[in-house]
Amino acid sequence: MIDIRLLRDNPDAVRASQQARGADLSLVDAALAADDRRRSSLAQFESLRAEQKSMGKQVAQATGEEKAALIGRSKELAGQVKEHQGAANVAEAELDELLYRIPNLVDGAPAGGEENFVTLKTVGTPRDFAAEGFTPRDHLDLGESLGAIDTARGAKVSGSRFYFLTGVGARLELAILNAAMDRALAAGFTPMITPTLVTPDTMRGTGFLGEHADEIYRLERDDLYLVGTSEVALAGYHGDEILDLSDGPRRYAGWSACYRREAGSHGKDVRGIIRVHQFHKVEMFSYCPVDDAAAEHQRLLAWEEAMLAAVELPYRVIDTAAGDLGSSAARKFDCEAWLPTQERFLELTSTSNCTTFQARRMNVRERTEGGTRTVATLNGTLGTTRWIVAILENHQQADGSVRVPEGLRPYLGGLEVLEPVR
RNA sequence: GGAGACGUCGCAUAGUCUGGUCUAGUGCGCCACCCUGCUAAGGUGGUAACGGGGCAACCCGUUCGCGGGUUCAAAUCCCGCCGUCUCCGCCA
Repeated sequence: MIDIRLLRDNPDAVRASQQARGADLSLVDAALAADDRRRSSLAQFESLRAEQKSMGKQVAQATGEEKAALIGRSKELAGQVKEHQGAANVAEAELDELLYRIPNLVDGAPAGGEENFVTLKTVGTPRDFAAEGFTPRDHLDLGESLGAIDTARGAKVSGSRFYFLTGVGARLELAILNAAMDRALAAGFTPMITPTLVTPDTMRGTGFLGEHADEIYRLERDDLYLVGTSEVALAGYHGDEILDLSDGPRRYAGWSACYRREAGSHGKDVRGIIRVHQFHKVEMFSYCPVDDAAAEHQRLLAWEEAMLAAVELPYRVIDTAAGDLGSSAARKFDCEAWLPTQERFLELTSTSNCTTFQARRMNVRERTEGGTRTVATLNGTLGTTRWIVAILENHQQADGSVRVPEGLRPYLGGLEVLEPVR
């Protein structure tokens, strides 16, 4: 949720942001009008209520006929109070509904849609397989011959876009996630294993029930949602709390299963485990003073890049365009690894600065000398199941084996090469 | 799944039976000042959040788990929900 005071004081900034995102401009004026209605109806209610309260005190002290007369007058007043209270509540609900639909203010992201991203840097060089004298195999091909990935049985058991990680595949995923957890711990993050089912309030508060509602699994019987990322639980973790951030940001590394319906992605990335309904992820999450948020964003990006370096992948960093940001994000950087068989980059990490947008909805504040203020929240990926795809493809060898990058060897019992089993 | 107890402004608790002076008391903690030649102890005052108004001092409103209801008036009475604890049942 954006700050209503910002909307009042500087509606043009909100308009400019809506413009950059290609979002609805009329929401701005609608919300301003609703705010006016809310304030005037609230003022009416409050003055009537003040009168009612003072009369209540007189009633309490009066006796006999005088009391009866006062009660008579109070009754009339009570009716009016109720009426205006109702009006104020309606006005407030209308404002909330409008504010909920306005996404976060864009901060520094390039204008335009998905294709208008800016490449900030490219790191490493993709291998030249032609020069090496063989044609690279894709991750599923490799995964099957290594006995690491079984999508056929995944589909048999659970349907399309499900898979089993088997043998060395399961070990490889654990290695990636454990390496991510260890690196986060070393950087001062608090490791967390989070709930993956959350209440509607939590899901709404984190901003995932807006335009992405179709992406989310819901358990109707229990009125719970399956999270698409531990960000949801971690953002809810300090909900309705006032934090002390004087010693710096609170950083959490969440480990969880993630569930995505992939409703709008029919026909996209159908082969292998690039785009699946369930995977695992280690996610960094930071509660941070708002003036430190941009710097914290850079720190999260740096931790992501260090993890990519540890698994020795060539990648680029992109600055996502405004129209491609989630509703909570003011700015987003993705790290995309090179995928040799598709000759394109594949998103492996994504870090968003949500400024105060998410924290305002979740009501997370910090104590400062001047009182309380809403904190900023940021998140970023440190490792996922999908990394297996890039690791297998980039480190494959002519004989069908896959070299284990040094950063993962300690997590695979020193294993240096994954050998085909068939 | 069943029964019971409980949920109060950082923490602990009073207040609920018997509705009104609750503008929510007290202790602890915290902050400021005073006193004390150091320390310990003591004294005085202050100390919830949110919203609206005001240059400001300040004023008004909301919030006693959440949502309804009764009433002129609800922390207090009634209903529903959520959570915690205890016991029972069931499952691992």
